[in-house]
Amino acid sequence: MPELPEVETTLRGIEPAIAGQVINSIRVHQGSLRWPVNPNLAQLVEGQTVTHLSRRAKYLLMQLDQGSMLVHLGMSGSLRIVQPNEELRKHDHIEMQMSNGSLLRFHDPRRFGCWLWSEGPHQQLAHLGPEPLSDDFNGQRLYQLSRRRKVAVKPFIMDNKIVVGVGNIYASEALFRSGIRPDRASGNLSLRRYTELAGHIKEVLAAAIVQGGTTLRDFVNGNGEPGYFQQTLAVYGRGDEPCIACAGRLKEIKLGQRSSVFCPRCQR
DNA sequence: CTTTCAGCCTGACGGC
DNA sequence: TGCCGTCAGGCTGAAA
Repeated sequence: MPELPEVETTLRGIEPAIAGQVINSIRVHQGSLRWPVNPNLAQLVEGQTVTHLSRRAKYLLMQLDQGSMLVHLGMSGSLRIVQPNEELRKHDHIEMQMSNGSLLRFHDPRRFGCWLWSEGPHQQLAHLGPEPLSDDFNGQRLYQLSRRRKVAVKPFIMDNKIVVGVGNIYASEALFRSGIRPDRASGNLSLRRYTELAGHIKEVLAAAIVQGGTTLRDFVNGNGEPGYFQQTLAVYGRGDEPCIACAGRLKEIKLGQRSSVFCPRCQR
């Protein structure tokens, strides 16, 4: 499942083949994604140059001469540069042929992703909180925005208005590293603890981005899902297993419809 | 305003 | 072996 580090890795991976190139053609095989793909996408963007690629939250933004395309990988999406003769796989929904011969394919079995075109700003980006790795995101912000709120701390840090790009995996891991129970009321945590938490969120995301290169290589080699996190995850997906710190049994609960694993002894 | 929750979708997995 | 039910998960928009 693509989290922010995978999106960042994807961006770095496809950028050399895409940036500065003219879009020769776009073919949409399945336009029924999270939001319908614009039926006129091809005629709207063909002939335009991709001037710049960037990331905002878990969105990938391709800047063109007259607008931009916003891509989200959802739960199961991927973007990769393929050989021109490579066979179309099931769930390859969109392909984009560039003037340098590069072929980009968007693959997404669950179709939670999107590929949107807009001449102006994208609605999806309008009300997003700061990037987790920027200085605008810190313990101070978490502390101030949480006062008098009773939502649990885990859904709080996964709220895109508070900070973007913190998915279930990294929220769980950062809370473990910070020794904070995921079901603690966000409004009761001290500035000191939020400073700790913000630091750990940055830490786990930055570490995953560094390892993202491994993810991409594995992916290109056709090995499927990345292996890096299974070795580094302390709590995510480990309900009922022993805590790596105290050997106590990890507990799994639901918070905001998402499974949340934590150590009742290490996290308070 | 805050909070909760259904729904989108397919593949993986467990039980029988 | 295969069928069926359940689950996973980001994000939005509606309901409470």
